[in-house]
Amino acid sequence: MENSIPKQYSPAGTEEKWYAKWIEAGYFKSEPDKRQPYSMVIPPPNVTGVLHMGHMLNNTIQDVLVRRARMQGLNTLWLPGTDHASIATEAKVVNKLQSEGIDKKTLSREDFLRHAWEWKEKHGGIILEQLKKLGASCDWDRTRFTMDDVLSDSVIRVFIDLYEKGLIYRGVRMVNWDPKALTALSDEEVVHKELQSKFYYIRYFLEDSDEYITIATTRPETILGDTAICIHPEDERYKHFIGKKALVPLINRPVPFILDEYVDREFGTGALKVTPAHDINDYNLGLKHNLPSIDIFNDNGTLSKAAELYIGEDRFVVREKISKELEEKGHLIKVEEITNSIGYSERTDEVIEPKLSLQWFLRMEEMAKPALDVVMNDTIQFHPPKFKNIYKHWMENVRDWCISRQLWWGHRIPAYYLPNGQFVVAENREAALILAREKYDKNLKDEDLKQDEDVLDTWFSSWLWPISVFDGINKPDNPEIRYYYPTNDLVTAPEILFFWVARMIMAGLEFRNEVPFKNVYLHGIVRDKQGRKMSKSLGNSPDPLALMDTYGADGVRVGMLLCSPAGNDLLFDESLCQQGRNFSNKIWNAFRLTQSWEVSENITQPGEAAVAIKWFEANLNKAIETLDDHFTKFRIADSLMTVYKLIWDDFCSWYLEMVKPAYQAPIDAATYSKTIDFLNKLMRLLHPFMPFISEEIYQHIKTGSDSESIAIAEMPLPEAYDEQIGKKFEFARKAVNAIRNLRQEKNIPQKEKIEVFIKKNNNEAPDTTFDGIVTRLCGISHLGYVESKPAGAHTIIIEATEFHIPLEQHVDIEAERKSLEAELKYQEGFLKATDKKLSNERFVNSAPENVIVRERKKQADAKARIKVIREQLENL
RNA sequence: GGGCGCUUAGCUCAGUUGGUUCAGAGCACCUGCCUUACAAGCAGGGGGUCACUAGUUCGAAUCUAGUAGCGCCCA
Repeated sequence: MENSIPKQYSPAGTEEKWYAKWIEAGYFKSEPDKRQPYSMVIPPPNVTGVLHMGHMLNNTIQDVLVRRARMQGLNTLWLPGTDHASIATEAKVVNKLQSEGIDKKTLSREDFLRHAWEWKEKHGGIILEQLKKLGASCDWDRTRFTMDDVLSDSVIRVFIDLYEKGLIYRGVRMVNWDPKALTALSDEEVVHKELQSKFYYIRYFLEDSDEYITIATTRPETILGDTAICIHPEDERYKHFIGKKALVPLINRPVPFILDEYVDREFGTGALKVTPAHDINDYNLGLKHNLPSIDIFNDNGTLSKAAELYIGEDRFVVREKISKELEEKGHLIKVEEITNSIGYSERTDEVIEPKLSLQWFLRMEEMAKPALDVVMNDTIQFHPPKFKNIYKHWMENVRDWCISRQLWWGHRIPAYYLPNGQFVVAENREAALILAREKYDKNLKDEDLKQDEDVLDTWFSSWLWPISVFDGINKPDNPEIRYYYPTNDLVTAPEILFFWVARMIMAGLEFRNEVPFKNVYLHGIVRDKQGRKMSKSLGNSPDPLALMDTYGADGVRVGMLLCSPAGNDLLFDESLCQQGRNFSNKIWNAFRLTQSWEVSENITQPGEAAVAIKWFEANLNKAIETLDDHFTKFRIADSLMTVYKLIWDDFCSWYLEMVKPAYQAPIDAATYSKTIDFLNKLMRLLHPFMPFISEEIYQHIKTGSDSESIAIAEMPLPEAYDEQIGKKFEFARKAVNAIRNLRQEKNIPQKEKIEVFIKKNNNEAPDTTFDGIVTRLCGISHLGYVESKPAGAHTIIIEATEFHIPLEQHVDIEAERKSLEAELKYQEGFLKATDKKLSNERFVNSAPENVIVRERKKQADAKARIKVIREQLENL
């Protein structure tokens, strides 16, 4: 081999080189123009985040979609960015300060935010740099951050708008309180875990009596906040307590008995202690029965003055202490083991404390309805559609969204309080003052106003993402939002279907009167081989950057895509990346082969090459059709597999073997140019999946009429093709396989040529289209047609055609007979089944015509074949 | 406890409207090959009662009901 192309493909240098070129040439940039747009916004990763396998999957899929759209000639924009992630970022900054000996509490809000911004500028957005390694074709000039001015203004404007529409309100509600982060969390930020807990049976004496009632609880410390005992109205056991009062142990607070069907008589003792301040169900009971609510916890999870005992001690310490004290004082009857579900903070892993607090809420009901409709009527399509059900269930049971967070990092709530507690909502201090003067008191001064200390939930900015990145809130008529909105596709995980997707739909309808995207592709969670979620603590997540170093970005992309059927979790296995790398190498070597050929203008094209070209052309076009179909259905893994097989099996294993010239012989120019043309098309089909290697090869083989880069080359469209040739090839392929099989069975070396005599039966005329190719691929010295079997030949039967191959080895008549008899038996069974079907009147009457025709054909084929086998047996 | 979904080859999964010799793909596995593009490879091969039971139908992996196991969401 004279060429210097290395035997193994090395992605490292190639990938960096092409990515830099693409950026330099600006292929990923987009500006509105006359073309049809294709736009997509990235699900903004957390600004503090680093690339993990979930991002790899998510962004690979997006890049596939976007690159394909770009090659289809659409004006493509994939807009990248990050979100500010209030809780996570604030926690990181607090920890960092702590490690420097700085306590957040000693800092002013302004000082803290300065640190936070500093941190963000220094460490934020690493993940975007990492995405470049993956090949992500984002328009980086348009990178957005949820706390950019434009996006922040949008958030404030939207808050004011919704407040003025009466959709945002401030209220006391039971929220999920994170005592470590000292903030409220939304329901979605709470993770429930099934745990073994203790179930304490506690004796409550009745007021002025020796009688008592036993109540079971998992949280004995909360008895200090009890304000009632609830029993079932029909529970005979406790009827005589009605109207009396029980005494809360240790503090002897008298509490009434209330009657409610809410109580499960079978559970525990059938009597329930009611702590309205610390349990959502108790809270509802409290509202219904007008009970006082005693909040016994401080914000940090220690007991408050209201608890009367153990003031200032942590809730879990108190649990131990109080159970001991209850036991000592004769109140504890027994302790059982129980499995119950406990809520933990997603961010801090702290046990959530249900807590009454004053928060801001967004009313959901009105917005949920239209957002549900557009999904149910397929204005927005979910892929796979099974998520419609889940979405519906959620949207029909939606609860108001708690949008305030007791943090500093984020968008500060634009509410300004007057000294008397009244407040106004306005975009800034000046506007607030004007408003407050108008509304309440002409004499108010600036220093009388105090802005709300809290910030908004991060999702309250990301729900605007597809709009605010185009400044569509502040300037609803600007050309960008008009051009790019609604976006086309959204690629995300079902985990955030409600957090984010549903709310973006609501925001889109509310603020633009139009859905934010047309398709939502939901991919699974990346798990390890054993099905466990990948996590830092398990250490079961491979480092994506190391993976790309080992297998190439192309290899890893293939690895991710191969195991990613839509909507299912994927069990990631590094061997899939290896498969991807091997595929790169296969492609590389096919390319290498073509480059090793000497091209001659002076030889004519062999007949086999012409047939091979015609066949591959048909196959290629058929595959393009299949590919297009997979894409319209968002079957990304299937579409990749289609290209994979087209290249590896059809192009490499068959086509190249068909046209390959003999060793050191030149190839004719016509075949060569057609082969390069095929390779060019294959690379273009491959490019969305494997952008780097396809570009590398494309650059070597492109001709004058091709684009300067494959990234902007045209995606091949299906062309008309010969449908018959595929069928003819199928027969030839069977023959080649059978002959190769025979060679292997009989141990005939490759170099030894064989003769093949074909006998057609059933009045079929020979079709010689592929004879030359079969001759070539099977090492045949002579291939001819005969009327009768030559003596001492081995026989292969394909459909109703006999292939006779004379060999020096003796034909093992017994073995031959056995295999023929087995085949005969199978065919007869098969024939019997078709006979039975066709003689069944009900089948003939009710089955569609094409099925019956097919059945008749099967019957005829089986008959012909049986005849041939019988003759063979007689000859033996 | 309520709702949704899943169960097809050793593994991960396709299988669209019930109908091709319908039981498939990739990987893994087995056999033989360092054949001049590629051992990160080539040529072959084995492997499944489509979870189970009953039903609908001329015909069921596919539709219906029940059972078992698993998963997810909600409470």
